[in-house]
Amino acid sequence: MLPHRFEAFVDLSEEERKALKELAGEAQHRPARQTIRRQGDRIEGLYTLDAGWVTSSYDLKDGKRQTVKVHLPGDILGAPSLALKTAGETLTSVTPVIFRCIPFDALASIFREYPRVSALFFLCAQQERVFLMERLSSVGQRNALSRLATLLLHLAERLGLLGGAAVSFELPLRQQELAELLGLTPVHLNRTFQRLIGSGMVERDGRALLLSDISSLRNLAGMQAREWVYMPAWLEGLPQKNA
Amino acid sequence: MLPHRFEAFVDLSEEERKALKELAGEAQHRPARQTIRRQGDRIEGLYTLDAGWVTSSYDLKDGKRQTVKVHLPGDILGAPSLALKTAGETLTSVTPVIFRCIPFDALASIFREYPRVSALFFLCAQQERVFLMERLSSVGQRNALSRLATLLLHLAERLGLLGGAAVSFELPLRQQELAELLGLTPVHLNRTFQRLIGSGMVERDGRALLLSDISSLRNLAGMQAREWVYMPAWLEGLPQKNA
DNA sequence: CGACAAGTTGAAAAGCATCAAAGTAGGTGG
DNA sequence: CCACCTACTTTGATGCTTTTCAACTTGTCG
Repeated sequence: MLPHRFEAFVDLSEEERKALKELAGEAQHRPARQTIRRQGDRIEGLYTLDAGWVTSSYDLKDGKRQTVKVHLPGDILGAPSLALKTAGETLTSVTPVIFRCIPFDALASIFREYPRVSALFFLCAQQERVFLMERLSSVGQRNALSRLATLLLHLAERLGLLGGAAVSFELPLRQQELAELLGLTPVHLNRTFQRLIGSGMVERDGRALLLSDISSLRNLAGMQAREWVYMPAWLEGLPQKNA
Repeated sequence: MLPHRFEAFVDLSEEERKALKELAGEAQHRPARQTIRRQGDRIEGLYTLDAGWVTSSYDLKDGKRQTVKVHLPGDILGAPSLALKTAGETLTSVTPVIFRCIPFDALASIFREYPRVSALFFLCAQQERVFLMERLSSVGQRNALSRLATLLLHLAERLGLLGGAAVSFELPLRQQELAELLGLTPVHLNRTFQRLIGSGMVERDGRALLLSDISSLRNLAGMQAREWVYMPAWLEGLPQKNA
C-alpha cells in the first residue's frame, strides 16, 4: 500500500497503519474517464486513492464545471461532502484508478480510538484548504499564463519531484480538463500552453512534460513559498491509541 | 458566548461547551481594519471569533491580494495555517472585533479527550472546503454580476437570514474588499454593483443592503442548492469524553 | 472648513470567450 | 495494412468582459 498523505506530517506507527488499512474496504478498480461519484449522489463515506489520478469538480447550474482538485495516489477523496446531505462534488477518474471506501463507522472508530490519526485527518483537511486558497488566488488574481505555470508547479510538487533544477512527468489531463481547473476555455488554454512552451520554460512531447526552468516558472506563478509542518509538537504528544 | 459554528452540525453538551470555553484564552479586542496576523508570521494556534467580521486573505508576490474568506462571529480563524510552518493567510479585522486564541496544547487536549468535538473540528474544516470550492467555482466560471450575486447570497445565508422572501443586512465591507473577494478590480466591482442595483434585485442605502428578489439572485448566481448534515449518525455514536 | 479616503465616471486597451472549421492522433474493422 | 472514425487539439476571426489609467465626486472626521 502507498504511503498515506498523513505521512507528510508524521510517520505513522505500524499499528496506526494497520488500523487505517483494516478500516478501508475492498480495493475497487475503474477505467479512465469514469464518474466515481456524482454531485448530488448519496454519500457512503470517504475514499482513499491507491492508484491513478482523480479530479473533484463542482458542476454549476448552466452546465459549466469547475475542477477544484486533482487527486494523486495516497489522497483522501470525497471528504468535503461529509458536511453535506448529498455529495457536493463529482469525482471522476482521469486514468485507470484503484480506490477504497472508508465507511462512516470506520471513520467514527478512528475518532473514538486513534486521537493522533484524528488530528492527522484534521491536518490534511487544513492542507487541502491551503491548496484551495492558493488555487483561488491564482484564478482570481493572475492571468492565464501565470495560472498555468502555477498548476504545473503544483503538480510537480505533489508528485514529489520539485527539488532539482528541471522536472519531467506525464500529464494525463486533457486540455479540456486543464481549462476546467484554471477557469479558462479550452481554446484559450491551448493558446496559453503554446505561449508557455514558446517562452522556453516548458517542453512538451505528447503527454510528457519537461519543466525546464523552474525558477522562471515560479516567478511567473507569483505565489509565495510555503513549508508544511512536520511532526508538530502538539501532535506528537497525542497517544496513538485510546484505552 | 456565541453559539459555535459546531452547533450547526450537533448540539453540544454543557460539558463540551465548557471545555471549549476554558481552552480558549483571554478575549482580545481590535479596532476595524487592523491586521490580526500577517502571512508569514509565527503561528500560535487557532482563534475563535466572538464578535465582528474578519477576512482571511492570501497576498501574492506582486502585491495583489485574494480574500479567501469572510469570517463571522462563531467562526474559527487561522486553521489552515496549522498545516504550515508560518501563517499562510493574513487575518484582518473588517469591523471592531473580539477574538480568543486556542493554543496548540488546548487543541491537543481536545483531540485527546473529546472525540466528538474532534470530529466536529474535522467537519467544520470540510464545510470550509465546501465554501472554498463554491467560491472558486464562482470566480472561475461566472462573470462579475453573477459572482457578486453569489457573494451576497452567501453572506445572507451565513448571517442566518435566508429563508424569507427578502433579506436586509449591514455590509461593512468596502468595495475594495468586495473586489478582492471576487477577483475583480474595485472599478469593475463598482460598475457591477450598480448594474445589480439597476436590475432591481438589490437595493442599497449607505452600508445597508436589501436583497429584494432572492430567487432571481439565486438564478443569477447559478450555484447548486445544498444542505448541511445535521446530527449525522456516525458522529452521534461518539463518546463525549474519553476516560 | 479642509483633508483624506472611498466611491464614481469615462475612454481606451488588453485579455479572454465564442463560434466555426481544419488538423492530428489513436483505435477499429474491413 | 490501410481506411476510416472519433475524440482531441489547433487555428482564425470577431466581439464582449474586464482592466487600466486618470480624473472627478462624495462622504467622513478632525
